[in-house]
Amino acid sequence: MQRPFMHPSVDAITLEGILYALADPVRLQIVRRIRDGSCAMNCSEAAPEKMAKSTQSHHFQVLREAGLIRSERRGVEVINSLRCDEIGVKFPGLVPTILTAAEQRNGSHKPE
Amino acid sequence: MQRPFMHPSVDAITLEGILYALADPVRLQIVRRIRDGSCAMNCSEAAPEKMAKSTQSHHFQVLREAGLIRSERRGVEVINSLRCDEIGVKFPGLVPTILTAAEQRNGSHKPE
DNA sequence: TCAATAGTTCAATAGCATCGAACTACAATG
DNA sequence: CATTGTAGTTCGATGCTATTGAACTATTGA
Repeated sequence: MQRPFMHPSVDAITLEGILYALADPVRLQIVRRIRDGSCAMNCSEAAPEKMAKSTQSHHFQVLREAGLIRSERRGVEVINSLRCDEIGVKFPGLVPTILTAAEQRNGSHKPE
Repeated sequence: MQRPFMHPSVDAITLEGILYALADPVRLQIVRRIRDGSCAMNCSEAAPEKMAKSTQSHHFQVLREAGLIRSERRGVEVINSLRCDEIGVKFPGLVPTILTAAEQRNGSHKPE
């Protein structure tokens, strides 16, 4: 059916939703990758490789519905960008603090 | 069997564990209550009333294993206190930022 | 010792996550 | 315009986790 993407308004974004979305290691990694990328990123780029596409799609849906990312169709692909600024209005420092903490964990995620 | 409580060392505390634990509204509320209480708090005090005791027990176990709370038997009850300071060493500002954001959400306690 | 209180453990069920398969939508080429 | 390829979505099934009531342990007080 390919319905258009639903993005919550800033008002509709909840702390529970954000924490729930970022509590999953895969989704946290996706957000980190989008943040680290120089520009908006398509789904396959941002998600782990070995994962089923349907699972990817599900994770992006959760991130979208939590208000963490904005997804837009750009031709054949979907590009995703963070909504950090918008979230920052409602929850100051929340996402940056979490992402900074994520860096602490693995030392900035150096591949080897 | 009533085995002794297991608390992870600060090193063993992970961001995923913290986010996972706090992603649940019930557990977030428990942590907020303990934080807001003047002193350490027993389980029944900190948890929602209508909840089954087994579920309470489970939630406290998750919080404990995430490293968010410290539980100690004090007579017939178990008192719980936050490990904010210890967590702050590894993840500076993380828990305070989340709890502050939780206040934003409902205006601390205004229903409408 | 008996009853009450505070939590824990266990087994069963209910709800969510993951996956493969089939599908849609767009782009590029013949 | 049909064909092929690419990027995601949707769906149905299965497998893991959350919640619960019931039975249990441990401590306190009468």
